[in-house]
Amino acid sequence: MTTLTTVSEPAPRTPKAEQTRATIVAAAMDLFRTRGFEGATMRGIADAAGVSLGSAYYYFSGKEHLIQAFYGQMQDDHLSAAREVLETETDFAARLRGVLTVWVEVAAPYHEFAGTFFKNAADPTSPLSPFSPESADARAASTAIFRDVVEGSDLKVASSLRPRLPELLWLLHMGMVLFWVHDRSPGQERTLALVSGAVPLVDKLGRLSRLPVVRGVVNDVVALLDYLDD
Amino acid sequence: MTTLTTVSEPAPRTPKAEQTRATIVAAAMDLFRTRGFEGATMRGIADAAGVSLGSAYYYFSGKEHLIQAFYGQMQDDHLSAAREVLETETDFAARLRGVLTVWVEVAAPYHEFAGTFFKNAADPTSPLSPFSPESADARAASTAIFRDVVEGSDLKVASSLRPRLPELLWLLHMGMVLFWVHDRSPGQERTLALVSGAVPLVDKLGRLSRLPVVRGVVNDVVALLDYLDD
DNA sequence: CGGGCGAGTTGAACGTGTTCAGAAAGTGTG
DNA sequence: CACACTTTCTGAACACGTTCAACTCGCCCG
Repeated sequence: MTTLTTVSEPAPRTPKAEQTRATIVAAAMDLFRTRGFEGATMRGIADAAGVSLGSAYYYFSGKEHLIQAFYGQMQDDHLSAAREVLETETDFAARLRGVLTVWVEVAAPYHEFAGTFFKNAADPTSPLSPFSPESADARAASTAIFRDVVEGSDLKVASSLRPRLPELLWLLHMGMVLFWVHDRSPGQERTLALVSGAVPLVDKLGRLSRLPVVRGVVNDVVALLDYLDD
Repeated sequence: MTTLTTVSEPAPRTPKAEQTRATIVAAAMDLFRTRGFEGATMRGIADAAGVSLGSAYYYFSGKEHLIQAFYGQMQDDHLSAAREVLETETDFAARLRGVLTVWVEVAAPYHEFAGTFFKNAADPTSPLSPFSPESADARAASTAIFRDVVEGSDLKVASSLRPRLPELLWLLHMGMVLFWVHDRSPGQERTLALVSGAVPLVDKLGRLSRLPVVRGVVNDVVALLDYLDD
């Protein structure tokens, strides 16, 4: 499977160049992990990768672009881990819980410095924002996972809601990420508790959505989503 | 009424010092508005304020801390505008809608460059994050508004939910802000549409929360919130 | 052969946020 | 007034992200 790069760098021509890129990324990830995003300097990264400062900028147009390699890596890891879950589980709640839990596990090694990355989430001018056009591919790949979560399950929800569910679950995921970023508990257990608590709620809400009394509100929600999509 | 500073700078001793602080803030706001956060340099701000670079750092420990003045200003404006609404309206939906709409109006002049500010929202290491301990005061002041929205209204919700409602509405507010930051429509009309659409939904959901079928889920939500609060 | 071309590489240089040792101005105290 | 002490102020200096003109190297074409 090809890498889910969010914003594509100029495609490397030679294997040699590809190799150099990988070396720089590895050095960057290493320094990010040990020194944090701010603490890792471009000069340090270039040194660690055995290239000059200018070369680092030849391959990556800036420090932020090095993050995208990180994003892509994490997304790939999550996708393959999620697949394993989705191959074995059929119950909706178990599928959703599995996919979310697995994200927390995949992201765990980066928890300490992830905050400095996800800062960009709220910056509409940054191409790194998960809502930006440049992140459309990554977003699509992510919602595809949740589409799979829904479609491969036995979940019964109001018919109007069903097509919107993947997006909504992606949004839930984003909320979880925000919580996770601020979660200082050991092993991010509070985030795991949030998942354990929230998933059954979503499950119940899904079932409730078919009740006549509730269906009205649900349809309103869907209508609002439709409107906001243009 | 005293200013709702989020993180307090060392309290100024003399009126002269207070004056200098105000001059710097004014210069900063001006340059932020015209050149954006990144485009405005500390040297430029110091020059515009007629002080040296070092002096700017004497009064404000860094560029980010200048943002807090901005936050405080906006919060004050919102609070007084919200009060006007809350004095005239008694219907819950109208009160909520008014408070949220008024925020959009108050924030409108800063919309263009607000994104660079709200970046900090997702950064757990920044004291500027609305979830940080340093922002506790500002957060409390903000939730107080929503407490007022609830308490001054005729809203009937499940009893377990009621004490949690202000926090939840504050969270809704944060969500609206995130949407607003990414909203490029003229006059932020999409955000206003979101408010117009979401408020009746919240209203309906509140009423539904008293139904026996729904109350179970609502209690689960509240229990989860209780747990996450420690 | 050579000469041109483009990919890859380099470090000096620029503008930035921030720090800091010390100067200047103010404020009491004898 | 003289002296100490604190508050206020200053710009040079530092490390950083980023840019760029110049360089090297391998390769193809005439």
